[in-house]
Amino acid sequence: MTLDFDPIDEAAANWRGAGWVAVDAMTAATSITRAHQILSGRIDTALAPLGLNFSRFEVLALLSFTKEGELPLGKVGDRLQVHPASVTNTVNRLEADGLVVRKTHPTDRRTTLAVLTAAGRGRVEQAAVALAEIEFGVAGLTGDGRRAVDAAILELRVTAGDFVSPPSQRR
Amino acid sequence: MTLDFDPIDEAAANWRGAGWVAVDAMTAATSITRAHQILSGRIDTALAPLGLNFSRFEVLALLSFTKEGELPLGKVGDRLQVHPASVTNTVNRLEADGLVVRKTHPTDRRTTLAVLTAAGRGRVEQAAVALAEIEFGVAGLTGDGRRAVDAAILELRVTAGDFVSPPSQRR
DNA sequence: TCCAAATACTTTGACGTCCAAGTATTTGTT
DNA sequence: AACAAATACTTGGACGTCAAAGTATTTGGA
Repeated sequence: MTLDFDPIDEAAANWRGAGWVAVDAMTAATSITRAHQILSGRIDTALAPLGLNFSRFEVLALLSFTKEGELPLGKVGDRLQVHPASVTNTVNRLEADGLVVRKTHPTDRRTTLAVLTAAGRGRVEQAAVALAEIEFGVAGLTGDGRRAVDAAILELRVTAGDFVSPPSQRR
Repeated sequence: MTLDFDPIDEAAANWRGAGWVAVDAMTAATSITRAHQILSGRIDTALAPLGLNFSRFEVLALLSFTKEGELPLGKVGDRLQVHPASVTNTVNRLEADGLVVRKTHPTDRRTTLAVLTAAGRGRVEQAAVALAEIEFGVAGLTGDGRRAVDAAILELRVTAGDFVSPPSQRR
């Protein structure tokens, strides 16, 4: 399973050999893809004992930061930047597990609120601890590396139109 | 859809406010997750007119770099670091589209070779051009940013056991 | 030689994501 | 007041991924 060479390096050499262009872009894209694969695996493994995955955890965490522990499903999707159908699916699962409850918005009946239950609040605390223990899967990245990744990807997110105004300074 | 604040910055502030630790790890993990989402979307959009997605493209590209245009499915999985079942699935699709053909290994009948067809070779060239045009989705990342991402993620991949010996120097 | 273990791939099933279409409700105009 | 358009969420379908179990074949001893 473990190779004795860097597969991305190898790929870059092959691409150059074939005369293909944009090799540096290719390696960056491949690196990010592989990084996501690694993180996703580590994080899901850490959360599995709690019956969560990263998506479900993100929803719980987001709710836990609100005053009332509740948020319209649409807002959840906006903040987490996932498709409405995914929010529906994730909340279905959380609701089935008793970590969240759906409630109709008091003044806009189109809107559904996801409300954190007591069980959900407890679970998200446990999960936060579990994730901190594995450093969110980025063990292996130094502080410099993490900052470099954040800064570089910030450029990418801005060009993708994630948000408009310049972000506040990160220390 | 576009927010007027950086959702990752916002999340970091919330996490600190809740007294949760490993906030820098969380932001790095979230950045990588979001970056993957952006790249994946851009790349799949660029490849869709060619009937490909990134996985299928990667298989074709890998085959095109070999002398004979063929490789055992297991090797494909090792190089691209994907699950055997995913290789089966991807090759099924490529075969259905006539871009690849399965052939039994001449000396080991357990092994199946994926063989690039002439159509497959043509298609992968088109795809390489299409991807170069959109810079593999990393438009927005400067050269420095790309190098920073590569270098940082290299650390991560090493700790994940992707490969053992130190990689050759990237210039 | 024989046979258990390893290897290579496929199949099945559980999830997850997105898109497109459908339903319900509210908004904005005329 | 009436109604088209916008908004909010859900549903159904197409794909993709991984894990675990199943089938076929080869390997490596005893």
